Amino acid sequence: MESLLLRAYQRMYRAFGHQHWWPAESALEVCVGAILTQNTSWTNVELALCNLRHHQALDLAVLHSLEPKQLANLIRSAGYHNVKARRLKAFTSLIIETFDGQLELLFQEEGARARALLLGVNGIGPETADCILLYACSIPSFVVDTYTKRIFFRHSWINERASYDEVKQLCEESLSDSIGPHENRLEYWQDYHAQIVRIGKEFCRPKNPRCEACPLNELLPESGVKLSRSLSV
DNA sequence: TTCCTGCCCC
DNA sequence: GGGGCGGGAA
Repeated sequence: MESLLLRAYQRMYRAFGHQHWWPAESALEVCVGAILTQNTSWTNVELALCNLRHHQALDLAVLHSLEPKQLANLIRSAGYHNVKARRLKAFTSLIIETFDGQLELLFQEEGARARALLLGVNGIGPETADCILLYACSIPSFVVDTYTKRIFFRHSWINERASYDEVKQLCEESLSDSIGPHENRLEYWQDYHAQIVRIGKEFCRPKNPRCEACPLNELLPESGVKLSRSLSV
């Protein structure tokens, strides 16, 4: 499996180049974006981020002070705006109450503790927490998402019902000994997830996957054979 | 119409 | 494990 996941990365990297993720101007923007993009396409999130910035609301204290209704209106384009407004404020509450409003103090926590703190926030689950850790805190924590599971399952690298933590552990253990073409593990894992997203959006789609043109095509269990399991996951 | 880098609550 | 949350783009 080690060489398999490594070879997968090499193929994606060759096809797409370094993705330079996460696209954001600040660590806070990464955190906000990670919450807003839950089950939501990124283009809709960008509209919301743009709107927040335009209202000088891409700021911890401002976000914290806004009325839930006001905040929901600002992020309306991201969908689930009422629940996400609540989640954003739950996140700002953590930073303000635990770290005196200094987001950088979260970055200095030990990885496991930072993750536990994030998971303690209502509305932040494992994927959102790992995105914040990996892309905002610069703490290596592999991100697993629906794309990861779908791609891995279709390639028979995981069981269909594999849990989040199982897939995460598989990736972290498999990729710990190599850093690909990068400087370090952090950059490697950041780019690995970005490449996965690229594959998931452009090739390994829910319906009508484009296996023939996919950079991972040769890593299919039976190369060249069209998978019957093109739906679900 | 479907789909989108989830998560919580029942 | 099932339902609810949701606007925007294809």
